[in-house]
Amino acid sequence: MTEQQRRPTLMDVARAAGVSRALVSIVMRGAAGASEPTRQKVLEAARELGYRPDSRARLLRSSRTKLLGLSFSSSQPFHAEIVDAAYAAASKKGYEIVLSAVANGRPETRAIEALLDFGSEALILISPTLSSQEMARYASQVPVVSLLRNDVGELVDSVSSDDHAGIRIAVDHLTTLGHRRIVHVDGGTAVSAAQRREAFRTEMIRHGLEPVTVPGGPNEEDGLRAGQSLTGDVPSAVIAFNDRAALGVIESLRATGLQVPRDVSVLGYDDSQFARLSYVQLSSISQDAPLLAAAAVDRAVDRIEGTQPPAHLVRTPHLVLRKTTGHPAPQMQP
Amino acid sequence: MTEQQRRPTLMDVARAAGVSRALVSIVMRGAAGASEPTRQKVLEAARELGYRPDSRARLLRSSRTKLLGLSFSSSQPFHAEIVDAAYAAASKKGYEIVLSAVANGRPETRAIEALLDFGSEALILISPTLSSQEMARYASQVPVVSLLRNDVGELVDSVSSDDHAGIRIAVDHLTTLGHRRIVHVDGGTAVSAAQRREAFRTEMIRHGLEPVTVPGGPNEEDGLRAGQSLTGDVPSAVIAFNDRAALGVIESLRATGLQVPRDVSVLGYDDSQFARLSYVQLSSISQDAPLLAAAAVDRAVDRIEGTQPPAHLVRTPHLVLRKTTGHPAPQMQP
DNA sequence: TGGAGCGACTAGAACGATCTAGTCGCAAAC
DNA sequence: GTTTGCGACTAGATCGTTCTAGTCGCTCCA
Repeated sequence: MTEQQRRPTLMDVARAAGVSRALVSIVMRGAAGASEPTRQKVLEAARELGYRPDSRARLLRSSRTKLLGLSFSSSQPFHAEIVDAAYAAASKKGYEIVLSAVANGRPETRAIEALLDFGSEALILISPTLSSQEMARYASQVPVVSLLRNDVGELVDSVSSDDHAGIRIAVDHLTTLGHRRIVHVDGGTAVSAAQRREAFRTEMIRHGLEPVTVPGGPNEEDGLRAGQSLTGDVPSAVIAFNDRAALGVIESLRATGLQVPRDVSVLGYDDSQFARLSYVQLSSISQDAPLLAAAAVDRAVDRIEGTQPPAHLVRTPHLVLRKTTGHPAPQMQP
Repeated sequence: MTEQQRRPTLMDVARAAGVSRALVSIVMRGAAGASEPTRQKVLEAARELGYRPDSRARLLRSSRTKLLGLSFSSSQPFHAEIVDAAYAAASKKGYEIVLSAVANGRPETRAIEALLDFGSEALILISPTLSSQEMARYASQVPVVSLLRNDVGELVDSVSSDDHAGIRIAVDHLTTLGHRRIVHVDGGTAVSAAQRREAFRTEMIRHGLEPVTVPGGPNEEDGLRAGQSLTGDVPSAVIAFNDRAALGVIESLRATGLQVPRDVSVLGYDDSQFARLSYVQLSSISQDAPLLAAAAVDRAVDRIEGTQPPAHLVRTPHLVLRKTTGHPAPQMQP
């Protein structure tokens, strides 16, 4: 086993190239102050030795780490999409992302402390569940950006999606198709559920329609149960809290012999991978993960590099039309 | 903005407690060599100042980092389950996990180098796509454990699931129920697909049955297509490459008016979150993510702390019985 | 009485980088 | 011919820890 070969340091490269450590440092981080010939010579020596700068030492010395800490929940597919996009956005800005998952038996505070220990210059927290006070405490150390949640107090940035606008788009879409009897299967106690429920009420009333809401939740089981509760008085369209609940609703309709969208239109929320499945083809309200991620990264970097105060950014979602919404079935009027 | 308050260091705590830096260091890492009264005094001072050790400095100085690097793919829900379990397993062993995602436009090598830069003492790679040579190169620097893939050469550890055994369990289960006409919807070019295909052939022949395989793939669309190709000659049971493909197969059967499991039994593979959904209730072969994760972490730690050579660990999967498999429908024999 | 042994504590050198404050030539300016 | 300025390069301090090699005071035992 040749495992114990110490990795080369600046000193080794310097010796090999016949210059000082400081000069190698200058070359390695592309700073000014080295002639082109020596620069090449140093680079060559570094390549030959397989030198890679030790980030710990580098970070220890320079106050800058160019690291953005990102906490996400390992059980949320939608978070994964954001992580994906955040990497791209960060590297475009010259930053690295360091991840920490909120998992079973690993609370959010633990994830955050790990990020701080690595020297993150800012934190991006996806759907944080901390109280505003706790977040403020972290915000006194580094800029904190809350993603997908905006009631986070004055000291924390937030990038979120306009729930009211999303529901408005949903209601407008369905009424334009001719639907009048629209039901909202809500998200129960989930984050954003209250906002969407309230928005639904407002928008339905605006259209002169009766806002009927049935209790639901954030996943398939909840949607299934909610759908079953509708069987006595089936509406012509359903707006679900999210895509997973929508799938449950569709399943329950199917079980009673109803077809989507022929008999009932169903609209999801999130435009997640589930919605895109070819056999589902769920029409959905998209929050656009890549856009949200990029916005959060931009905010974080701006806060790090600038002196601006925290801001609350709200993005407007949009409709992704697939195959679960259509004109209502012709039907007797009471 | 009170943002620029330097975080307290060992020195600050030492001054506050009236002792030397070294002693504070001893207390903070719980080492021997401090009396109980001073230990309390130091701890108190640290708590008061809100001291948190700077991991970069700590890691720089001590050769040990107690860090395990874990690379995963952000688009694979099954990987998320492993990440979850790995955190638990690592902290039980006194190690921390540092994550790096393989994402769109972020190749595996990039993810790995990030892990090394953070000072990972070992790498755990989930379903790595690197060549054996490339992995060997990394293995010369730190122990590398490949998870879910075992053809990785002599220098790399692997922890994988016994595909042959999994398929054997599947075939045995179905034949025991009385099925004779069993079809395998394979995984196409996906990792492990060839092994499972071959195992299916062997096992069916062992039972004196004809091994019929139809081309599939790793997700719903593939299953759907494969299912549609069966309509001329519907088997009594299907073993899908994985759960997502199984979902597609079920969908295609439904579309032709067939019921699961009354008319056709369908068995998935992975026992993923999809399989567990209440409206799916898919019987499946479980690879047991928590167990695999724990095994990988254990291997990594053993390699770091011991002098053992790399090993290839294989775990036997097991059947998780739900509601998509049952006795075959009574049927005319030709 | 004079070590030996031990527990509690400390000074100062690492670790591997960056940063500050230079030195050293050399050409242009006066 | 001295001064000035500038580009190229370097020595040494520094970041916040851990580690090594002590010192100091005390007890125990021959």
